[in-house]
Amino acid sequence: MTEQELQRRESLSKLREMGIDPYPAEMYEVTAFAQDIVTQYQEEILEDGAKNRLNFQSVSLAGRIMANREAGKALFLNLQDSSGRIQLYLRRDDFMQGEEAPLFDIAIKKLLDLGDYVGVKGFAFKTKTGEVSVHVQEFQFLAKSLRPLPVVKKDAEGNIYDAFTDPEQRYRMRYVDLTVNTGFRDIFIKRTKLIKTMRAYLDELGLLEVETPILQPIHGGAAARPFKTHHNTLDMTLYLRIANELYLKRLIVAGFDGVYEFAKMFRNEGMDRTHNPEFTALEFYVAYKDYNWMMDVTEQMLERVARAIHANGESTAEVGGNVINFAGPYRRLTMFDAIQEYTGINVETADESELRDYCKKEHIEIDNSMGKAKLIDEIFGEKVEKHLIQPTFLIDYPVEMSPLTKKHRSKPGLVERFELFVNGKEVANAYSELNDPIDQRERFEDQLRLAARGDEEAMAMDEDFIRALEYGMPPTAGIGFGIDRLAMMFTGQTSIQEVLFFPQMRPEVAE
RNA sequence: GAUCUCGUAGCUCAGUCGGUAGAGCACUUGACUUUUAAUCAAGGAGUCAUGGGUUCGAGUCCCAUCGAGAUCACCA
Repeated sequence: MTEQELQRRESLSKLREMGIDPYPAEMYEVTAFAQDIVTQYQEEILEDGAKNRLNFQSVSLAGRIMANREAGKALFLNLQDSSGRIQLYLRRDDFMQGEEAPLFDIAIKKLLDLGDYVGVKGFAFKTKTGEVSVHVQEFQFLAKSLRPLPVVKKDAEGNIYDAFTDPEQRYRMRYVDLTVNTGFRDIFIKRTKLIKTMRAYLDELGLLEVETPILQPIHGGAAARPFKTHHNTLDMTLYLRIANELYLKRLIVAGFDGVYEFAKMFRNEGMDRTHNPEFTALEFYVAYKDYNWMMDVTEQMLERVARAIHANGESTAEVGGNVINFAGPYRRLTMFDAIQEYTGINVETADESELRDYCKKEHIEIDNSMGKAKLIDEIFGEKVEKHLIQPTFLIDYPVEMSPLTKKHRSKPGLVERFELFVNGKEVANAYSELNDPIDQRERFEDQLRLAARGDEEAMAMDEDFIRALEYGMPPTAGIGFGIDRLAMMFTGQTSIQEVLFFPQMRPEVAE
């Protein structure tokens, strides 16, 4: 233990010796928040020069002590609660009556540490330097802090000193990060607002919020490697879901007109600043609709989210120097037109060898197993994706890449699918859902052939899902959003770790 | 997975050419009854990420390992 930790444990036992409980069980009544007092406190100067205080004359607040300035027999503390900070003013005279005398000199002045949770009662006033403060009349320990917090200081110009900046420590000890770097709380508040706004919108559309299994015997619905686990009683292998799509569609089969789920997904793949092993997706499916309808809905929903998140109701967000406008309508561009626009290649007429030559010329990595569809996907990823800054629907994909998507109503070889790109990154994936059970079985069989050739991410056959489709699924539009990536866009963050409270980390070396 | 950078006091960081470890804040003691990055005086605090190697001598040079960040690859 460090010197400071030992000192704090010493303070703790001294408090107990004085009969003060450092961790009282009783609830503490809070009647005011720091920020409200600071912004709403008012006083008037009377004719005789006296001050007439107009509000907050009897308040009770609670929080953490974040600064301590002793001034002789007075004491100035900064108290931080969920709303912000306020200065506390304590005078020994207020605590000197009779047997309470030691409380001030010993318990408060000596045994109070930065980071302690306390409750105070008193009245608001303005110090002679003009700071709204609380003159404390009653003081109580609520929870002793045994470890020193990083002390971040700010001067009058707003310059920050000794900020707690080490990303490793910030992510490992988010409780410390959010205590001393309170500005980061706003990211998470906005993240929640994003989800609540989407939920409200979907509820208005009349969709039903549902929950589907996280532990799945067959990992379907996406192309990704799963986490594998084992159920002891059933003695069977289960997978943490990589997607919930096939379950949500079973519910459309069941007769719900629309269902949605905010779902944690788990993918056993690399980690970087846009990938965490577990992440959140919103998926929703609506019967009797198609992907054109879904594009309209997406525009409306994202515009509403943008306006809800920004205090001024703006529909724009700034990410990495780009100002992105989420007000619809968004550009709708076919994948083939997009490639034509950014590379000059006519994918429709080009054959596989032409595409191969282009990739070699442009140093795009390919291998011999790739067919035309895969080559198109590679070219798109290398040459087009990064240009799609403003929200853009990329539509009509080759059928080979989309085993769960309905064939295009008029374009042979394509499917009715779109992905939404914002700031050069994919944030949503949607399609007119494949509801022809015979076609679906053939698509799964194609996937099995890919798996046999060594494609680790090919989908497995899901006989029960086929059975569900055989009973009949109405024409349906479905979509999945990457909530973490959306949260990044709406909060201007470039790392997924900044929008997750507890990003995955390698194990810490024991203290 | 590859490459590069980083890891020194609770926090933020210095540490020269290899010569037994420094600052500010925080902490301890004292002074000060309207201070506010409070101030003033004195003091304490370190397995220099871990393990090896070179050397008379390693925070510093070399190797390995662990952790983090960035870039790339992979992955919707």
